Amino acid sequence: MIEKERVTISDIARLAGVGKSTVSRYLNDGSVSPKTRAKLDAVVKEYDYEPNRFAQSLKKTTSGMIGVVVPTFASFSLTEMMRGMDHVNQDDFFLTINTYHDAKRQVEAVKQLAQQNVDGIIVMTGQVTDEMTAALEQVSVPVIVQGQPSTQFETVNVDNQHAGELLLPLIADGEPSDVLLLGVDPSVDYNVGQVRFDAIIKALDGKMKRVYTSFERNETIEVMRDYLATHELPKYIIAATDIIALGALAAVQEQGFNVPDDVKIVAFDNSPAAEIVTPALTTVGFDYFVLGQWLYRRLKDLSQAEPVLHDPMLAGSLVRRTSW
Amino acid sequence: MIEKERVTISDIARLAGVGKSTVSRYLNDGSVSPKTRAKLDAVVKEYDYEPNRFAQSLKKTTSGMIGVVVPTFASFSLTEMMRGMDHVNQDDFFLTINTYHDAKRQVEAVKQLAQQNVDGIIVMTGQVTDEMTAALEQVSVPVIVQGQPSTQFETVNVDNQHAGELLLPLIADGEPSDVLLLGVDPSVDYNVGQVRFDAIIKALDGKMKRVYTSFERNETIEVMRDYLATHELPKYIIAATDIIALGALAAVQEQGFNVPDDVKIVAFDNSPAAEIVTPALTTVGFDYFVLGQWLYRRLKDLSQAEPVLHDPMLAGSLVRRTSW
DNA sequence: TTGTAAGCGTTATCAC
DNA sequence: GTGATAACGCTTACAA
Repeated sequence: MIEKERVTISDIARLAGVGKSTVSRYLNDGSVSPKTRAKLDAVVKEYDYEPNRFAQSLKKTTSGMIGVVVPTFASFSLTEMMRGMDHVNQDDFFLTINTYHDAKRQVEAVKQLAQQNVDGIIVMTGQVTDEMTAALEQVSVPVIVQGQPSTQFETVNVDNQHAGELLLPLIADGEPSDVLLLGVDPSVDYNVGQVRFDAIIKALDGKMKRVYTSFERNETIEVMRDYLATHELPKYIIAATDIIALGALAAVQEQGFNVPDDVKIVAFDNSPAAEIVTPALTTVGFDYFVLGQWLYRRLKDLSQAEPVLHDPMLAGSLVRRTSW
Repeated sequence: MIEKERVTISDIARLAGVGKSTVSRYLNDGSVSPKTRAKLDAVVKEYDYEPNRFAQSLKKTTSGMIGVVVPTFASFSLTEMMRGMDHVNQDDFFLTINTYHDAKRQVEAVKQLAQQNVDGIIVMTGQVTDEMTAALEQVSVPVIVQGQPSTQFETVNVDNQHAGELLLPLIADGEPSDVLLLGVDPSVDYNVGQVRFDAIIKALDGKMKRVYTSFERNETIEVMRDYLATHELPKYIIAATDIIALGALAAVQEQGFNVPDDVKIVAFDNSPAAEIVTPALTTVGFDYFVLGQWLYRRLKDLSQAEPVLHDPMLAGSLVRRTSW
């Protein structure tokens, strides 16, 4: 860590024997004579000049930073979306805030990002509370919400409705009462807790069983233990996420049941975990890498151009393995 | 998204009928009379004033941002460390750059962060290349390296040497030739690829088998397939990470072998994946959440105070499950 | 093409 | 305790 005092645009100007604005032009538009350009090339290289971002941003009122609010880092869909965003990123920095699934921290995050003068905000969330809506309305830069439908804000989502329809053939022969829907409270995550099941609920005329748990595997194990202690083993378990399915799997296996012979399990997400358990999970996969690319591109679009017609939805597909 | 033109410190001053510097003092030190304070309280609240960070940073030459260079987001240790950092974070923002295990991007990331005027940089890496060293030397803010030993830079690490010693009792009775070390090339990650095995190699006098793979489960499956096609099944497999162990597990199971009866497997990290596979993995766990806290605290220390004596190391512990 | 000068929104100095 | 005034490093009219 070497102390090197910063060389400024004035220094460069003086050293090159030109004016500040010439240096500025040299760095930006580029309307300079070949002669001065050459001189500046040399000086800038020699002194390893880097413009001060704060000064630049103070003038330009744009920061080159995009705020990202995420509910957790420990999630396949999240890391894939971020990878997608990185993949198409031009030269923005991502200022990411992890809210740990906390609605209050989520609101705080938006306010903090706004104060940091980010050029746009991407919010990944299961829940857009009223406070959140209020906070997002205050923001003066483009905002995209991922994870929930919204009429107020731009959204980019996977098509959860369609994903649920993909499972219809699987339960075509079964009795509604054979089916257990294992998900989260819709008020916590409407897309995951409700929309993924909509088609199934409609097909079964609401006559299936339904249990709520959290996104955690361990908690789901508890929930399923309790359920199995007081109910018959269902023939089919449809879990809202792979992780939830993992909990159900562990719970039924510890009771000595066989999957898929005694009970079949299907889930959503197609995360790596689905492949490593025994039996491997049949699950509806989404290309979150592509979704991440959409997110970034959409945000950049909003920063510049005309409003777009409607919010894009990414279709998933059923990946058949051995759990169903 | 409502357009609200920013209200500046001058606006507040004018509206409150005081000078700019009084407002500034009000916002910072606080040496103002009760009367003006009350007036400013009101005005600031009414107009919802927020200071412009760019202007502040331009003056103060500090940004409130900490740069974090990570090799991937899709890793338990990484997400836990970030959680630890968040947990003790005072009010810094993390500007995180994912390098996707690419040494070149890693160097780029450091340079970019330096240009962003971050107040410090935390580098998580398996590999400190010469270019990386050069880049880090250019940086004028505190730097901490996590993941590799270093004599030049401050480090905060788990104690990989000690972690390897923890496995010595497991192989005390075995023949050296029964043991397969399954890891990564030390030049790719010295700590994970070499130091974790040091104690074992010494104890076995270098007479065990050793195979290199990558950090990927799928690639490890391939590597192990090839290995098993040309070698006898080892009695013991010691994998450098849980994910690598997962690959080995899948490869031996697809050959019909039983774990732990035919071959025992142990690994390092104690990630959630270790719990969900069958059989569950015996593995050396580290408290990466605590390590993350250390990282942040250490960086803040370096920003202010005296140099510290030596770089801290966090001990791991053996978590026994059924794979060994 | 070039340079001068006036800001951008803060903080810091220093008389009052 | 207060308020001009001068920076901080850059961009951008505007004149030359």
